[in-house]
Amino acid sequence: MRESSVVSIRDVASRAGVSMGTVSNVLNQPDLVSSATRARVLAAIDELGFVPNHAARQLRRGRSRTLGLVVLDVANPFFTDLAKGVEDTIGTAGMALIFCNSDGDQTREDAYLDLLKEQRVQGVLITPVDDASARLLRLRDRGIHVVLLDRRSRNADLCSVSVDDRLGGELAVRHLLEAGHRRIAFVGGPGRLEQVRDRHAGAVQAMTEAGLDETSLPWLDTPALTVAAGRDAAARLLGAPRENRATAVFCANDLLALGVLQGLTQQRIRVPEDIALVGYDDIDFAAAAAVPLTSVRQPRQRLGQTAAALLLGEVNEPAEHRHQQVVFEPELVVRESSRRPTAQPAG
Amino acid sequence: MRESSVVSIRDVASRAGVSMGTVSNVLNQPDLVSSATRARVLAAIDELGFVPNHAARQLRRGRSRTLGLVVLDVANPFFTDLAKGVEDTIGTAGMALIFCNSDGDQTREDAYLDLLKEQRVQGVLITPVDDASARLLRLRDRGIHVVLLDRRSRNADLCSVSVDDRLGGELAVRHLLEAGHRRIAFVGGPGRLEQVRDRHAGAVQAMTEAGLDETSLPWLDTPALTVAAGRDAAARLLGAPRENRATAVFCANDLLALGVLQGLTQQRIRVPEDIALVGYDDIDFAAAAAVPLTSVRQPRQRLGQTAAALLLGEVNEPAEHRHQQVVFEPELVVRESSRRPTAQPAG
DNA sequence: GGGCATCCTTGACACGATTCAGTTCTCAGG
DNA sequence: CCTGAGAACTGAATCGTGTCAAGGATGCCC
Repeated sequence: MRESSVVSIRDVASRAGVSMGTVSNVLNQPDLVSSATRARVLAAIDELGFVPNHAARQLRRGRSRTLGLVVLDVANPFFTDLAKGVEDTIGTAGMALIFCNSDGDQTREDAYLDLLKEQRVQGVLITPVDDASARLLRLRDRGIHVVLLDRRSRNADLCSVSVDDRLGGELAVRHLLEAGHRRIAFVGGPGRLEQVRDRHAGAVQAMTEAGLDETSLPWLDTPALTVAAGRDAAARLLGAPRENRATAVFCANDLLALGVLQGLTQQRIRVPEDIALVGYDDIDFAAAAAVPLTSVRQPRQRLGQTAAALLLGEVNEPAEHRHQQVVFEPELVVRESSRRPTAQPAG
Repeated sequence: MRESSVVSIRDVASRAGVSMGTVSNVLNQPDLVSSATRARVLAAIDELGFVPNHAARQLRRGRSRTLGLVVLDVANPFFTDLAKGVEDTIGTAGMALIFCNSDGDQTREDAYLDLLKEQRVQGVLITPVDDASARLLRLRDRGIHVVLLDRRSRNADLCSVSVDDRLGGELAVRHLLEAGHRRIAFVGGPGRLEQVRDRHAGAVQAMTEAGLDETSLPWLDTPALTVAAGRDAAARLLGAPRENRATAVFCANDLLALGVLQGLTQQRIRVPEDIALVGYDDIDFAAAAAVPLTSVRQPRQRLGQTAAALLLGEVNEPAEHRHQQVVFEPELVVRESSRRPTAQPAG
């Protein structure tokens, strides 16, 4: 009984002895159809193995029941946790999700945005590679709603859900300062990522408050926020003459911090005795690291859920929707990697 | 100049002073159009900000340029690495990918497969929750090509790309046996996952070869392959009377192993001195763990690339395609977590 | 039995792109 | 000047579904 791949609403209609319109009603407005007819149609659908053609449906309706999610890095647990939050909220609302990974690459981001445009998705959740607000507003002009994810919108016209990255940077560095460190390396990049710039700005702020200037906070730039980039940064860190060397490192995310930790350990530098280490995101692996990692925690799943809820609201009732910029507060989680600091003369 | 959201091929045609057919040709068979006309049409497309409607195109063509990928757990780095391999291969072939996360849940898997059917994707890469071959063959009857991922097909009719999980289990346990362990706990589940059963079977095999029976390999069942489930398993492990306690633990994946490691450490059990630990997958975080984890390495990215290449072949030239079951070999990576074993009397 | 309201069902058109048979144009060759 | 071939373009039919005005059936009431 293997049905051919071309079972359309027409076949169902003729099998059930009704018109195509009635079949369509059974699918979309069952209340309009008598229960007897409905049962007959459903039986026919079952027997023929009919599956509605999404393309035709979408073409007719003019819109799809699909949303897009574009993240910076699928391999970063921060984003997969965030994606889970999104998926849960979207799924229960009966919408489908197209999950895209820009990998921090502008070209790929553009390609995926084009794909989403062609698919006529109703909305997009995105952590853009750089300040893409112009491009995103253009998406909106096409009727595609946009919510920024893990990125604060400067534009009051755009919903966004983010965590206060400046504050996060402040918390991290203030903690290291209190532990007596006076020379702290910032490891992060690329600089085009707003998260990186904001966390750095917060770090600078904390230094300034402590009466130190930026020369006490050297920035080790990385090409990506990955474990490999962290290992590399550790090597560069150790390349500096010992007397200039920072006694603590603040990393723009946990993957970098884990990489730095590996690099340091390999060179027999002890953490935290020789160099203290603070990461960012508090991914699950941070607590399980060789030296449990002090990190700045963000409400990952909640971030995703909130953003998805905002997007659903905007999609479903655009008229009543008021754009808002939700900002969560980060929280410092202190663990082994920054305890028992090296005592050092100030200045 | 904000274009309304309804720019169709018709608008482009009238702006460029040609027929709709010509615009279509510019998009799909540029060679059929004179270069002057082509330039005019492209200019019109640009000015109007026209983006082809994927739904209409697909409806007419009968097929989409889209593939689906269904994995067991996005939060597991093994699967995101695998996804990266898939994405690279698919992307360079100019196809789009819909990335789905079944989360080990049959219902969600079904929902996503329905979604992919409605989208009329050309093919699906899937790590099924259980033995879904019947359902998958039905997909194929609809003209949707299927390749199994990280799962060997028993059905010669289905392509699959996998790693020899039995062998992996053997390697892991044989290593522990050589180190002198005689009572080894297997932590893994749910049992419906073939990966879990195969790794267990390999473990049993190694025990048998060593003249031990299955009572020396107690199975601690877990509801999922996650860090949290691992922590929980550690608690149960320690609940057993000390004289019955296993001296080594083999986990069905690294997330579990990291969880077990956390649980043991919290109870002041030393790894590997008190209990040795071996994981599976060799995710990046395994090497960076509190105690660097011995693990069974799988060629993750290559797995994804190979599977994607097979699927592309099947999609593009179904006639010439011969189904094949590719099986990679796993490799044991020994690290701290299983070194310097507890010396124990055999038996 | 006629009038009327209610409830179901029908059938034709529309969505936007592709396809292909057919038309127009150009130009070389006789 | 005519013919034929080939290139370039046109226009209408088509894919599978949703929508909606209109039609049919049924039951109720006077």
